[in-house]
Amino acid sequence: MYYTISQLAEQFDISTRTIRYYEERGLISPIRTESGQRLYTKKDRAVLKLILRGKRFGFSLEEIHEMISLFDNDRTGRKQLEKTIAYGEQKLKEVTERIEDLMQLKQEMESILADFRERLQKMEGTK
Amino acid sequence: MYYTISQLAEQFDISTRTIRYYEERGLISPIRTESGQRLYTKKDRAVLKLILRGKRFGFSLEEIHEMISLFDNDRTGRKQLEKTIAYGEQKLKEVTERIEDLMQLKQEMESILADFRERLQKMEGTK
DNA sequence: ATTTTAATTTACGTTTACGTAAAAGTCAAG
DNA sequence: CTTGACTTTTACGTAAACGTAAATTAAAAT
Repeated sequence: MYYTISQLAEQFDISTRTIRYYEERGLISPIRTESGQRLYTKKDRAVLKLILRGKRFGFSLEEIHEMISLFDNDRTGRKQLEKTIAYGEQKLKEVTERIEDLMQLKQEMESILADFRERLQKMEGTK
Repeated sequence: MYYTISQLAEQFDISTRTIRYYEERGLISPIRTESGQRLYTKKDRAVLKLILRGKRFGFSLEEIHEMISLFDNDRTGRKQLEKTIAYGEQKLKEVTERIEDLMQLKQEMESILADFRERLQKMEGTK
């Protein structure tokens, strides 16, 4: 039902310190046993996964924090909901731009590689 | 013909310190005037652009350094060329994975946004 | 020619994202 | 019940990527 901190650490191959640090920064909020030990739910696990993915994209923990609040805050008021949608659209745009940017990089890398392979071909011919 | 450091800094909206730091780390190598001032060519500018793009993708300066050496090192020997190609293929794979990862994130964000928009619709109905 | 603006090196400071160690309490196994 | 593995908080340490300030020199503008 619940995960301990070291179980999660092992699953994601990160340190317990890292997980506690994310908590310090307000990114994750496990419940506690009466004795004070942290217990993580499936949802907490999902949040952690989100954090790590965000990191791979080069987002700062601060940015990730904002993005997470998109998910779990119950945006009840209409105004709040509108603001959330606007923010989400903005982030979506950023992600889309990043994808395009990355695809361009991929193209460039492919053409450079093609060039190198060609050169190698010619060398094989001579030697 | 040449750019000064502050021209580049302005063009890319970064500090001159940042550019000098990249030089410290061996990522960029401008020529100098007799008095010691840095002069940047178009190629230097292109490298700087590459660096900044790499950063947006969350690559460290160290990784970017390696990737840059792909471009400007004249890999003359066959062995060298093979190594370079292998490294390039590896990096290309990483980039491809990142793109896929990002596209998945995009999908998730879109579905969350769709959900929010739906909620908003229902609220407009009642109020 | 002299201000003003820009550049250089040197060097210490700062933030982010953790690592690491210590001291103390807790849980699980034998 | 004790040993050992795990967890907690507190706190200092660290690497990366710059920021910032000082002292000096050079270039551009008036």
